[in-house]
Amino acid sequence: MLQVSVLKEHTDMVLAGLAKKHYKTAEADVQAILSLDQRRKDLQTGHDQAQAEANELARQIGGLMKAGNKAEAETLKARTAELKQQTKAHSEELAEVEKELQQILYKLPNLPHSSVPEGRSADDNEVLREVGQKPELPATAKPHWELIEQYDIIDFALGNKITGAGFPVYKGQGARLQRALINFFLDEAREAGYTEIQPPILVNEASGYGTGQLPDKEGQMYHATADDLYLIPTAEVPITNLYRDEIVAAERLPIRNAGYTPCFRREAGSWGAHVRGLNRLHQFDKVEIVQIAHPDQSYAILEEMLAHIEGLLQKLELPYRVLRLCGGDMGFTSALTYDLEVWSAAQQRWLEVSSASNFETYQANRLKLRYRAENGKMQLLHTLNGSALALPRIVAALLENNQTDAGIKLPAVLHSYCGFSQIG
RNA sequence: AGAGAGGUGGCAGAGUGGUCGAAUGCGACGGAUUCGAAAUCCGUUAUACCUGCAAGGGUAUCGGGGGUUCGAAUCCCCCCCUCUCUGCCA
Repeated sequence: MLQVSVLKEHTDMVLAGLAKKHYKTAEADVQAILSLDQRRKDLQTGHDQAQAEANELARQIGGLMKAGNKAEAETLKARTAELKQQTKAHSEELAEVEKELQQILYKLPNLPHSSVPEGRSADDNEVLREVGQKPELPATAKPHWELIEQYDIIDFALGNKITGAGFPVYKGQGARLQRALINFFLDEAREAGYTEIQPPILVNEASGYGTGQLPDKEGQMYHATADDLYLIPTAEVPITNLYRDEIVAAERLPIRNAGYTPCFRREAGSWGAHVRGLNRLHQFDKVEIVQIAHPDQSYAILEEMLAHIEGLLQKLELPYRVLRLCGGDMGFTSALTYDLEVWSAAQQRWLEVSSASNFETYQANRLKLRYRAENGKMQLLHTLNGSALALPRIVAALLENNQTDAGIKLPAVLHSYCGFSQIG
Protein backbone atom coordinates (compact mmCIF):
# COMPACT_ATOMS: atom_id res chain seq x y z
CA MET A 1 0.00 0.00 0.00
CA LEU A 2 1.30 3.42 -0.92
CA GLN A 3 1.61 6.08 1.74
CA VAL A 4 -0.74 9.03 1.54
CA SER A 5 2.15 11.31 2.45
CA VAL A 6 4.02 10.18 -0.67
CA LEU A 7 0.98 10.75 -2.87
CA LYS A 8 0.64 14.21 -1.44
CA GLU A 9 4.24 15.33 -1.59
CA HIS A 10 5.23 13.67 -4.86
CA THR A 11 1.99 13.59 -6.81
CA ASP A 12 3.62 13.89 -10.24
CA MET A 13 6.11 11.15 -9.53
CA VAL A 14 3.30 8.90 -8.35
CA LEU A 15 1.23 9.55 -11.45
CA ALA A 16 4.22 8.82 -13.67
CA GLY A 17 4.88 5.59 -11.81
CA LEU A 18 1.28 4.45 -12.03
CA ALA A 19 1.29 5.23 -15.74
CA LYS A 20 4.32 3.00 -16.21
CA LYS A 21 2.35 0.22 -14.58
CA HIS A 22 -0.54 0.97 -16.93
CA TYR A 23 -2.84 1.79 -14.08
CA LYS A 24 -5.84 3.40 -15.68
CA THR A 25 -7.64 5.65 -13.21
CA ALA A 26 -4.54 7.08 -11.54
CA GLU A 27 -5.42 10.75 -11.76
CA ALA A 28 -8.95 10.32 -10.41
CA ASP A 29 -7.88 7.93 -7.68
CA VAL A 30 -5.05 10.10 -6.45
CA GLN A 31 -7.32 13.14 -6.36
CA ALA A 32 -9.94 11.15 -4.48
CA ILE A 33 -7.36 10.00 -1.97
CA LEU A 34 -6.06 13.49 -1.34
CA SER A 35 -9.51 14.96 -0.81
CA LEU A 36 -10.63 12.05 1.36
CA ASP A 37 -7.51 12.46 3.43
CA GLN A 38 -8.24 16.14 3.92
CA ARG A 39 -11.79 15.25 4.93
CA ARG A 40 -10.40 12.66 7.34
CA LYS A 41 -8.19 15.25 8.99
CA ASP A 42 -11.02 17.73 9.38
CA LEU A 43 -13.23 15.11 10.93
CA GLN A 44 -10.48 13.98 13.23
CA THR A 45 -9.89 17.51 14.41
CA GLY A 46 -13.59 18.07 15.08
CA HIS A 47 -13.91 14.75 16.83
CA ASP A 48 -10.89 15.35 19.02
CA GLN A 49 -12.03 18.80 20.06
CA ALA A 50 -15.52 17.62 21.02
CA GLN A 51 -14.05 14.67 22.86
CA ALA A 52 -11.60 16.90 24.72
CA GLU A 53 -14.45 19.07 25.90
CA ALA A 54 -16.46 16.04 26.95
CA ASN A 55 -13.52 14.69 28.91
CA GLU A 56 -13.10 18.00 30.67
CA LEU A 57 -16.81 18.08 31.56
CA ALA A 58 -16.67 14.56 32.87
CA ARG A 59 -13.86 15.62 35.17
CA GLN A 60 -15.87 18.60 36.39
CA ILE A 61 -18.98 16.49 36.92
CA GLY A 62 -16.92 14.08 38.95
CA GLY A 63 -15.76 16.93 41.16
CA LEU A 64 -19.28 18.32 41.57
CA MET A 65 -20.68 14.91 42.46
CA LYS A 66 -18.08 14.52 45.11
CA ALA A 67 -18.89 17.95 46.50
CA GLY A 68 -22.58 17.02 46.50
CA ASN A 69 -23.48 19.73 44.00
CA LYS A 70 -26.03 17.68 42.09
CA ALA A 71 -27.88 20.54 40.40
CA GLU A 72 -24.84 21.97 38.66
CA ALA A 73 -23.72 18.49 37.66
CA GLU A 74 -27.04 17.99 35.89
CA THR A 75 -26.64 21.15 33.81
CA LEU A 76 -23.22 20.03 32.69
CA LYS A 77 -24.65 16.66 31.76
CA ALA A 78 -26.96 18.34 29.30
CA ARG A 79 -23.96 19.76 27.44
CA THR A 80 -22.31 16.36 27.47
CA ALA A 81 -25.29 14.87 25.69
CA GLU A 82 -24.86 17.37 22.86
CA LEU A 83 -21.17 16.59 22.60
CA LYS A 84 -21.93 12.92 22.51
CA GLN A 85 -24.14 13.44 19.48
CA GLN A 86 -21.34 15.37 17.83
CA THR A 87 -18.59 12.86 18.46
CA LYS A 88 -20.84 10.04 17.38
CA ALA A 89 -21.62 11.75 14.08
CA HIS A 90 -17.95 12.55 13.59
CA SER A 91 -16.69 9.10 14.29
CA GLU A 92 -19.29 7.46 12.08
CA GLU A 93 -18.36 9.62 9.14
CA LEU A 94 -14.70 9.24 9.96
CA ALA A 95 -15.04 5.47 9.80
CA GLU A 96 -16.71 5.73 6.41
CA VAL A 97 -14.11 8.10 5.04
CA GLU A 98 -11.27 5.92 6.31
CA LYS A 99 -12.82 2.85 4.76
CA GLU A 100 -13.27 4.56 1.44
CA LEU A 101 -9.71 5.86 1.57
CA GLN A 102 -8.41 2.42 2.37
CA GLN A 103 -10.28 0.83 -0.50
CA ILE A 104 -8.79 3.18 -3.05
CA LEU A 105 -5.33 2.78 -1.54
CA TYR A 106 -5.66 -1.00 -1.80
CA LYS A 107 -6.35 -0.62 -5.51
CA LEU A 108 -3.14 1.26 -6.24
CA PRO A 109 -0.17 -0.89 -7.24
CA ASN A 110 3.35 -0.19 -6.08
CA LEU A 111 5.39 2.35 -7.99
CA PRO A 112 8.06 0.93 -10.31
CA HIS A 113 11.73 1.64 -9.72
CA SER A 114 13.35 4.04 -12.19
CA SER A 115 15.21 1.17 -13.88
CA VAL A 116 11.97 -0.61 -14.80
CA PRO A 117 11.54 -0.53 -18.57
CA GLU A 118 8.41 0.81 -20.21
CA GLY A 119 6.24 -1.89 -21.67
CA ARG A 120 2.92 -3.59 -21.72
CA SER A 121 3.53 -7.35 -21.77
CA ALA A 122 6.11 -10.08 -21.31
CA ASP A 123 7.43 -9.24 -24.79
CA ASP A 124 8.67 -5.93 -23.46
CA ASN A 125 10.74 -7.34 -20.63
CA GLU A 126 14.41 -6.52 -20.77
CA VAL A 127 16.75 -9.50 -21.19
CA LEU A 128 19.76 -8.68 -19.05
CA ARG A 129 21.85 -11.75 -19.81
CA GLU A 130 21.80 -15.31 -20.98
CA VAL A 131 24.07 -17.74 -19.21
CA GLY A 132 25.04 -21.29 -20.13
CA GLN A 133 24.89 -23.37 -23.29
CA LYS A 134 21.56 -24.56 -24.64
CA PRO A 135 21.98 -28.30 -25.20
CA GLU A 136 21.59 -29.77 -28.68
CA LEU A 137 19.13 -32.61 -28.42
CA PRO A 138 18.31 -35.13 -31.14
CA ALA A 139 15.01 -34.78 -32.95
CA THR A 140 13.71 -37.71 -30.94
CA ALA A 141 14.05 -35.81 -27.67
CA LYS A 142 10.93 -35.93 -25.55
CA PRO A 143 9.15 -33.30 -23.50
CA HIS A 144 9.14 -33.94 -19.76
CA TRP A 145 5.51 -35.10 -19.70
CA GLU A 146 6.56 -38.06 -21.79
CA LEU A 147 9.77 -38.68 -19.83
CA ILE A 148 7.96 -38.84 -16.50
CA GLU A 149 5.73 -41.57 -17.86
CA GLN A 150 8.60 -43.44 -19.47
CA TYR A 151 10.49 -43.57 -16.17
CA ASP A 152 7.34 -43.69 -14.01
CA ILE A 153 8.49 -40.92 -11.70
CA ILE A 154 5.62 -38.43 -11.71
CA ASP A 155 2.00 -39.49 -12.15
CA PHE A 156 -0.69 -37.00 -13.05
CA ALA A 157 -3.42 -39.58 -13.46
CA LEU A 158 -3.00 -40.79 -9.90
CA GLY A 159 -3.06 -37.25 -8.58
CA ASN A 160 -6.16 -36.65 -10.60
CA LYS A 161 -7.79 -39.67 -9.00
CA ILE A 162 -7.06 -38.76 -5.39
CA THR A 163 -7.30 -34.96 -5.68
CA GLY A 164 -7.72 -33.41 -9.10
CA ALA A 165 -5.88 -31.97 -12.07
CA GLY A 166 -2.67 -30.14 -11.25
CA PHE A 167 -1.84 -32.24 -8.20
CA PRO A 168 0.80 -34.69 -9.36
CA VAL A 169 2.05 -37.69 -7.43
CA TYR A 170 5.83 -38.09 -7.31
CA LYS A 171 7.05 -41.66 -7.17
CA GLY A 172 10.33 -43.44 -6.58
CA GLN A 173 13.21 -41.52 -8.09
CA GLY A 174 10.80 -38.69 -8.83
CA ALA A 175 9.96 -38.31 -5.16
CA ARG A 176 13.62 -38.60 -4.16
CA LEU A 177 14.59 -35.95 -6.68
CA GLN A 178 12.07 -33.58 -5.11
CA ARG A 179 13.48 -34.17 -1.67
CA ALA A 180 17.03 -33.79 -2.98
CA LEU A 181 16.29 -30.45 -4.61
CA ILE A 182 14.60 -29.10 -1.49
CA ASN A 183 17.57 -30.08 0.65
CA PHE A 184 20.04 -28.70 -1.84
CA PHE A 185 18.24 -25.36 -2.01
CA LEU A 186 17.89 -25.09 1.76
CA ASP A 187 21.55 -25.93 2.34
CA GLU A 188 22.63 -23.34 -0.19
CA ALA A 189 20.41 -20.74 1.47
CA ARG A 190 21.82 -21.52 4.88
CA GLU A 191 25.36 -21.20 3.57
CA ALA A 192 24.41 -17.82 2.12
CA GLY A 193 23.39 -16.62 5.57
CA TYR A 194 19.67 -17.30 5.60
CA THR A 195 17.94 -18.71 8.68
CA GLU A 196 15.80 -21.70 7.87
CA ILE A 197 12.13 -21.30 8.76
CA GLN A 198 9.37 -23.88 8.71
CA PRO A 199 6.17 -21.86 8.74
CA PRO A 200 2.55 -22.99 8.78
CA ILE A 201 1.13 -23.43 5.31
CA LEU A 202 -2.26 -22.09 6.29
CA VAL A 203 -2.49 -18.42 7.20
CA ASN A 204 -5.19 -16.14 8.53
CA GLU A 205 -6.84 -13.28 6.76
CA ALA A 206 -4.60 -10.61 8.31
CA SER A 207 -1.54 -12.29 6.82
CA GLY A 208 -3.17 -12.33 3.41
CA TYR A 209 -3.64 -8.57 3.67
CA GLY A 210 -0.14 -8.05 5.00
CA THR A 211 1.65 -9.27 1.91
CA GLY A 212 -0.97 -8.12 -0.57
CA GLN A 213 -2.73 -11.33 -1.62
CA LEU A 214 -5.91 -9.87 -0.16
CA PRO A 215 -8.09 -8.21 -1.07
CA ASP A 216 -7.16 -8.20 -4.77
CA LYS A 217 -6.24 -11.81 -5.41
CA GLU A 218 -8.70 -13.54 -3.20
CA GLY A 219 -9.75 -16.00 -5.90
CA GLN A 220 -6.19 -17.22 -6.38
CA MET A 221 -5.89 -18.81 -2.95
CA TYR A 222 -7.52 -21.93 -1.62
CA HIS A 223 -9.73 -20.90 1.25
CA ALA A 224 -10.51 -23.25 4.13
CA THR A 225 -13.79 -21.61 4.98
CA ALA A 226 -14.65 -23.65 8.09
CA ASP A 227 -11.77 -21.96 9.90
CA ASP A 228 -11.34 -18.97 7.60
CA LEU A 229 -7.74 -19.85 6.74
CA TYR A 230 -5.94 -19.67 3.43
CA LEU A 231 -3.50 -22.16 1.93
CA ILE A 232 -0.38 -20.21 1.14
CA PRO A 233 0.45 -19.51 -2.51
CA THR A 234 4.09 -18.99 -1.51
CA ALA A 235 6.21 -19.08 1.65
CA GLU A 236 6.59 -15.33 1.19
CA VAL A 237 3.24 -14.94 2.94
CA PRO A 238 3.96 -16.60 6.29
CA ILE A 239 7.66 -15.72 6.39
CA THR A 240 7.14 -12.03 5.69
CA ASN A 241 4.18 -11.86 8.05
CA LEU A 242 6.43 -13.08 10.83
CA TYR A 243 7.34 -9.41 11.08
CA ARG A 244 3.85 -7.95 10.88
CA ASP A 245 3.35 -5.22 13.52
CA GLU A 246 7.01 -5.32 14.47
CA ILE A 247 9.46 -2.56 15.23
CA VAL A 248 12.80 -4.06 14.33
CA ALA A 249 16.03 -2.86 15.91
CA ALA A 250 18.20 -1.37 13.16
CA GLU A 251 21.20 -3.49 14.15
CA ARG A 252 19.28 -6.67 13.32
CA LEU A 253 19.04 -5.66 9.66
CA PRO A 254 19.07 -7.15 7.19
CA ILE A 255 16.97 -10.09 8.32
CA ARG A 256 17.48 -13.11 6.08
CA ASN A 257 15.04 -16.00 6.22
CA ALA A 258 14.49 -18.94 3.92
CA GLY A 259 11.90 -21.65 3.97
CA TYR A 260 10.63 -24.62 2.07
CA THR A 261 6.88 -25.00 1.72
CA PRO A 262 4.42 -26.53 -0.66
CA CYS A 263 2.58 -23.77 -2.50
CA PHE A 264 -1.07 -23.80 -3.49
CA ARG A 265 -2.53 -21.83 -6.35
CA ARG A 266 -6.00 -22.08 -7.79
CA GLU A 267 -4.79 -20.51 -11.05
CA ALA A 268 -8.39 -19.70 -11.82
CA GLY A 269 -8.76 -18.95 -15.50
CA SER A 270 -5.09 -19.20 -16.37
CA TRP A 271 -5.12 -22.61 -17.98
CA GLY A 272 -4.52 -22.89 -21.67
CA ALA A 273 -1.78 -23.78 -24.11
CA HIS A 274 1.76 -24.27 -22.79
CA VAL A 275 0.62 -25.48 -19.42
CA ARG A 276 1.10 -29.18 -19.95
CA GLY A 277 2.88 -31.35 -17.47
CA LEU A 278 4.84 -29.55 -14.80
CA ASN A 279 4.54 -26.14 -16.41
CA ARG A 280 1.65 -25.14 -14.20
CA LEU A 281 0.35 -26.88 -11.09
CA HIS A 282 -2.09 -26.28 -8.27
CA GLN A 283 0.38 -27.60 -5.73
CA PHE A 284 4.13 -27.37 -6.05
CA ASP A 285 7.22 -27.11 -3.91
CA LYS A 286 9.39 -24.09 -3.50
CA VAL A 287 12.19 -22.73 -1.37
CA GLU A 288 11.74 -19.03 -0.84
CA ILE A 289 14.26 -16.48 0.39
CA VAL A 290 12.92 -13.42 2.19
CA GLN A 291 14.75 -10.37 3.46
CA ILE A 292 13.78 -7.41 5.58
CA ALA A 293 16.10 -4.56 4.77
CA HIS A 294 17.04 -1.01 5.60
CA PRO A 295 15.73 1.25 2.81
CA ASP A 296 19.26 2.31 1.87
CA GLN A 297 20.37 -1.28 1.38
CA SER A 298 17.43 -2.92 -0.31
CA TYR A 299 18.58 -2.61 -3.91
CA ALA A 300 22.05 -3.91 -3.12
CA ILE A 301 20.33 -6.80 -1.36
CA LEU A 302 18.12 -7.50 -4.35
CA GLU A 303 21.28 -7.88 -6.45
CA GLU A 304 22.73 -10.18 -3.82
CA MET A 305 19.61 -12.33 -3.89
CA LEU A 306 19.71 -12.45 -7.67
CA ALA A 307 23.33 -13.60 -7.54
CA HIS A 308 22.38 -16.33 -5.08
CA ILE A 309 19.64 -17.63 -7.37
CA GLU A 310 21.91 -17.53 -10.40
CA GLY A 311 24.46 -19.52 -8.43
CA LEU A 312 21.87 -22.26 -7.92
CA LEU A 313 21.08 -22.47 -11.61
CA GLN A 314 24.77 -22.58 -12.45
CA LYS A 315 25.33 -25.43 -10.01
CA LEU A 316 22.43 -27.26 -11.59
CA GLU A 317 24.10 -26.66 -14.97
CA LEU A 318 20.93 -25.25 -16.46
CA PRO A 319 21.08 -22.58 -19.15
CA TYR A 320 19.11 -19.57 -18.00
CA ARG A 321 18.42 -15.96 -18.66
CA VAL A 322 17.68 -13.00 -16.42
CA LEU A 323 14.89 -10.58 -17.20
CA ARG A 324 14.06 -7.22 -15.79
CA LEU A 325 10.29 -7.07 -15.95
CA CYS A 326 8.64 -4.13 -17.64
CA GLY A 327 6.00 -1.99 -15.97
CA GLY A 328 3.11 -3.85 -17.54
CA ASP A 329 4.32 -7.35 -16.64
CA MET A 330 5.50 -6.93 -13.10
CA GLY A 331 3.53 -7.81 -10.03
CA PHE A 332 1.08 -5.54 -8.30
CA THR A 333 3.13 -5.08 -5.14
CA SER A 334 6.62 -4.95 -6.64
CA ALA A 335 8.92 -2.01 -7.33
CA LEU A 336 11.49 -4.03 -9.25
CA THR A 337 11.36 -7.65 -10.31
CA TYR A 338 13.92 -9.91 -11.90
CA ASP A 339 12.64 -13.11 -13.42
CA LEU A 340 14.90 -16.07 -14.03
CA GLU A 341 14.01 -18.51 -16.76
CA VAL A 342 15.61 -21.83 -17.62
CA TRP A 343 15.81 -23.22 -21.10
CA SER A 344 13.64 -26.20 -21.76
CA ALA A 345 15.36 -28.01 -24.60
CA ALA A 346 12.52 -30.28 -25.56
CA GLN A 347 9.81 -27.63 -25.39
CA GLN A 348 12.14 -25.10 -27.03
CA ARG A 349 11.05 -22.37 -24.69
CA TRP A 350 12.07 -20.50 -21.57
CA LEU A 351 10.40 -21.50 -18.31
CA GLU A 352 10.13 -19.10 -15.40
CA VAL A 353 11.65 -20.68 -12.31
CA SER A 354 12.22 -17.72 -10.08
CA SER A 355 11.12 -14.20 -9.45
CA ALA A 356 13.05 -11.87 -7.17
CA SER A 357 11.47 -8.60 -6.13
CA ASN A 358 11.97 -5.55 -4.01
CA PHE A 359 8.68 -4.33 -2.59
CA GLU A 360 10.25 -1.30 -0.96
CA THR A 361 7.75 -0.04 1.66
CA TYR A 362 4.65 -1.33 -0.10
CA GLN A 363 4.23 -4.47 1.97
CA ALA A 364 5.84 -2.92 5.05
CA ASN A 365 3.16 -0.24 5.09
CA ARG A 366 0.44 -2.86 5.26
CA LEU A 367 2.45 -4.96 7.68
CA LYS A 368 3.31 -1.99 9.91
CA LEU A 369 6.88 -3.23 9.74
CA ARG A 370 9.16 -0.45 10.92
CA TYR A 371 12.45 0.50 12.48
CA ARG A 372 13.64 3.53 14.37
CA ALA A 373 15.72 5.60 12.02
CA GLU A 374 18.91 7.39 12.92
CA ASN A 375 16.93 10.58 13.55
CA GLY A 376 14.74 8.77 16.08
CA LYS A 377 11.70 8.64 13.80
CA MET A 378 9.76 5.52 12.89
CA GLN A 379 10.35 4.47 9.30
CA LEU A 380 8.98 1.69 7.16
CA LEU A 381 11.41 -1.04 6.22
CA HIS A 382 11.80 -2.66 2.81
CA THR A 383 10.79 -6.24 2.11
CA LEU A 384 12.22 -8.47 -0.59
CA ASN A 385 11.81 -12.02 -1.68
CA GLY A 386 12.80 -14.47 -4.34
CA SER A 387 12.26 -18.07 -5.29
CA ALA A 388 15.35 -20.11 -4.68
CA LEU A 389 13.91 -22.09 -6.28
CA ALA A 390 10.54 -23.40 -7.45
CA LEU A 391 10.81 -27.08 -8.25
CA PRO A 392 8.48 -28.17 -11.05
CA ARG A 393 10.01 -26.34 -13.97
CA ILE A 394 13.50 -27.02 -12.67
CA VAL A 395 12.59 -30.69 -12.75
CA ALA A 396 11.13 -30.30 -16.22
CA ALA A 397 14.32 -28.70 -17.51
CA LEU A 398 16.57 -31.21 -15.74
CA LEU A 399 14.68 -34.10 -17.29
CA GLU A 400 14.49 -32.67 -20.78
CA ASN A 401 17.95 -31.17 -21.07
CA ASN A 402 19.77 -34.19 -19.65
CA GLN A 403 17.94 -36.99 -21.42
CA THR A 404 20.02 -39.67 -23.13
CA ASP A 405 19.27 -43.09 -24.50
CA ALA A 406 20.79 -44.53 -21.35
CA GLY A 407 18.71 -42.44 -18.93
CA ILE A 408 18.60 -38.95 -17.49
CA LYS A 409 21.99 -37.81 -16.25
CA LEU A 410 21.63 -35.55 -13.24
CA PRO A 411 24.07 -32.72 -12.50
CA ALA A 412 26.92 -33.67 -10.17
CA VAL A 413 25.75 -31.40 -7.35
CA LEU A 414 22.62 -33.50 -6.89
CA HIS A 415 24.22 -36.95 -6.83
CA SER A 416 24.83 -37.11 -3.12
CA TYR A 417 21.49 -35.48 -2.34
CA CYS A 418 19.59 -37.99 -4.50
CA GLY A 419 21.63 -41.05 -3.75
CA PHE A 420 21.76 -41.75 -7.49
CA SER A 421 23.32 -40.03 -10.47
CA GLN A 422 20.80 -40.82 -13.13
CA ILE A 423 17.16 -41.64 -13.60
CA GLY A 424 16.42 -44.91 -15.38
C1' A B 1 -14.72 -31.27 21.58
C1' G B 2 -16.58 -30.47 27.12
C1' A B 3 -15.59 -27.96 32.06
C1' G B 4 -12.89 -24.24 34.64
C1' A B 5 -9.32 -20.08 34.93
C1' G B 6 -7.31 -16.06 32.52
C1' G B 7 -5.75 -12.21 28.66
C1' U B 8 -2.88 -5.04 31.50
C1' G B 9 3.21 -1.25 28.79
C1' G B 10 9.83 -4.99 26.25
C1' C B 11 8.98 -8.79 30.40
C1' A B 12 6.87 -9.79 35.33
C1' G B 13 2.80 -7.93 37.90
C1' A B 14 -0.88 -4.41 40.83
C1' G B 15 -5.22 -2.05 39.79
C1' U B 16 -12.81 -4.07 40.06
C1' G B 17 -16.65 2.88 37.88
C1' G B 18 -13.77 9.22 38.62
C1' U B 19 -7.10 13.55 37.21
C1' C B 20 -5.27 5.54 35.39
C1' G B 21 -1.55 5.92 29.88
C1' A B 22 -2.00 3.05 34.18
C1' A B 23 1.59 1.47 40.93
C1' U B 24 5.77 -1.58 41.74
C1' G B 25 9.76 -4.78 40.17
C1' C B 26 13.00 -6.42 36.19
C1' G B 27 15.22 -5.14 31.69
C1' A B 28 16.99 -1.19 28.38
C1' C B 29 18.98 3.81 27.73
C1' G B 30 21.33 8.51 29.77
C1' G B 31 23.94 10.54 33.97
C1' A B 32 26.52 10.51 38.92
C1' U B 33 30.04 7.56 41.62
C1' U B 34 34.73 4.48 39.93
C1' C B 35 41.31 4.03 37.20
C1' G B 36 37.51 0.77 34.89
C1' A B 37 33.55 -2.51 36.16
C1' A B 38 29.97 -4.52 39.69
C1' A B 39 26.94 -2.56 43.46
C1' U B 40 24.43 2.02 44.66
C1' C B 41 21.92 6.63 43.52
C1' C B 42 19.27 10.14 39.98
C1' G B 43 16.64 10.55 35.46
C1' U B 44 14.36 8.57 30.90
C1' U B 45 11.72 4.43 28.87
C1' A B 46 4.87 2.85 24.08
C1' U B 47 2.26 3.45 19.43
C1' A B 48 -1.09 5.79 16.00
C1' C B 49 -3.72 10.03 14.62
C1' C B 50 -5.14 15.49 14.85
C1' U B 51 -3.11 20.47 15.63
C1' G B 52 1.35 23.67 15.55
C1' C B 53 7.21 26.64 12.10
C1' A B 54 8.55 24.83 16.72
C1' A B 55 8.11 24.21 21.84
C1' G B 56 3.88 22.21 22.93
C1' G B 57 -1.34 20.88 23.12
C1' G B 58 -5.24 17.28 22.08
C1' U B 59 -7.55 12.32 20.92
C1' A B 60 -7.35 7.07 20.97
C1' U B 61 -5.25 2.45 22.61
C1' C B 62 -5.24 -2.26 29.23
C1' G B 63 -6.84 -9.34 23.43
C1' G B 64 -10.78 -7.51 19.28
C1' G B 65 -15.75 -5.48 18.45
C1' G B 66 -20.29 -3.52 20.46
C1' G B 67 -23.16 -1.63 24.77
C1' U B 68 -24.37 0.82 29.74
C1' U B 69 -22.66 5.64 32.05
C1' C B 70 -21.53 12.57 32.63
C1' G B 71 -17.17 9.23 33.14
C1' A B 72 -14.96 2.20 31.76
C1' A B 73 -8.61 -1.35 32.37
C1' U B 74 -12.73 -1.86 35.98
C1' C B 75 -19.95 -3.34 34.65
C1' C B 76 -22.87 -6.08 30.40
C1' C B 77 -22.99 -8.80 25.44
C1' C B 78 -20.46 -11.18 21.21
C1' C B 79 -15.88 -12.92 19.11
C1' C B 80 -10.62 -14.38 19.33
C1' C B 81 -6.61 -16.35 21.98
C1' U B 82 -3.82 -18.74 26.17
C1' C B 83 -3.51 -22.05 30.36
C1' U B 84 -5.40 -26.35 33.50
C1' C B 85 -8.38 -30.79 33.73
C1' U B 86 -11.30 -34.43 30.85
C1' G B 87 -11.89 -36.56 25.94
C1' C B 88 -9.56 -37.61 21.22
C1' C B 89 -5.06 -38.17 18.67
C1' A B 90 0.33 -38.06 14.94
